[in-house]
Amino acid sequence: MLINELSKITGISVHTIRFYEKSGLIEGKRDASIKSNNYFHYDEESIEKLEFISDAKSVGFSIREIGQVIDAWCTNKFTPVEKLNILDEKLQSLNEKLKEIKEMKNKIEGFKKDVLKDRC
Amino acid sequence: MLINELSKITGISVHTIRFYEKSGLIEGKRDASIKSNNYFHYDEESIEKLEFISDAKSVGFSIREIGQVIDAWCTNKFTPVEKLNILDEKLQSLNEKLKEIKEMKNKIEGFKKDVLKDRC
DNA sequence: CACAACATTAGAGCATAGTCTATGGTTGAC
DNA sequence: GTCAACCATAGACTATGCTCTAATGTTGTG
Repeated sequence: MLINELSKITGISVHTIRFYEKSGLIEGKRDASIKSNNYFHYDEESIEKLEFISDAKSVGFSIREIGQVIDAWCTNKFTPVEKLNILDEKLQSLNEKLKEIKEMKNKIEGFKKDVLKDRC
Repeated sequence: MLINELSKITGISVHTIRFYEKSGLIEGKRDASIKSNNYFHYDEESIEKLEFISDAKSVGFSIREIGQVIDAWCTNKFTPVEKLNILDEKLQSLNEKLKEIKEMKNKIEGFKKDVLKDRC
C-alpha cells in the first residue's frame, strides 16, 4: 500500500508518517520493477510499527527510545542478548514510571483531602 | 531565602526556577521594606512546589497541567468544587497512564518472548 | 488529454520546555 | 573601595516532535 492508505488505516497523518520514516522508525520499500515512479510501499509490518509508536508515545517514550525498541523487536541490528538488554531496560523504566505515577496519585489524593478539610 | 539558595536546595537551576516563575508555577515575594534592591524571596512553599513540579514532570504532566494542580492545591483561584474537579481529572489521567504502561509492559514482554523463541 | 488526487523532497514554521548570554545593578568580605 | 559572588530583565538559542508549504512529478478516471 502507498502512504495515503497507511495514513488512513493508522490515523497518523502522511506528514507524521514521513517524519517517523526520516527518524528511522519505519521503512517503506521501493518497487524496483516500477521505473516510472519512486513511490514507497508499506505493508502490515509498517501498520504494526505505527500502532506501536502511538502506544509508546503515550507512555512517554521518545522517538529515540521507540527506535531502539523497534530495532530490538524485528531487525537484525542487535544480537539476541543485546535485544533482551534493551527490552529489559525499557521494562525497568516502565516500572519506575508505574511507581512514580502511583506516588503522584497518592499526592493528589492528599491534595483532595486538604481541599475537603479546608486546610489551604 | 534568595533564588540561589532555593536552587541549591531543590537541585533545580536558577534559570529553570525563573522559567517556572514566569510560567506562573511559583512566586517569590519582594520585601517592600528593602529599597536598595528588588530581589525575590522564597519560602518553604516554593521548595514544596518545586519538588512537586519535578515529580509531576516525571509522570508526564505539562507545565500548564502542573500549574492547574498547584492552583487547585494552595491558592484561592478556584472554588473547592472546581479544585476537586481538577484534581479528579488528573487522577483519571494518571489511571489511564497506569493502564497504558501496564499494556506496554505486556507488549515488551511479548517482544522478549519473540526474541527468545527466535521468532523474528 | 485534462485534471483531480495522489506521490516525492527540501525546508520553513510552531509549541513546549528549557538553557544560556548580555547587560547592568547589589551585597558583603577583605 | 574593590572584587567576587550574587541579583534582575530581556531576549537569543537549543532540542524534540511534529506540522505545513512549495515545487515538482505520476496516476488514473471521464
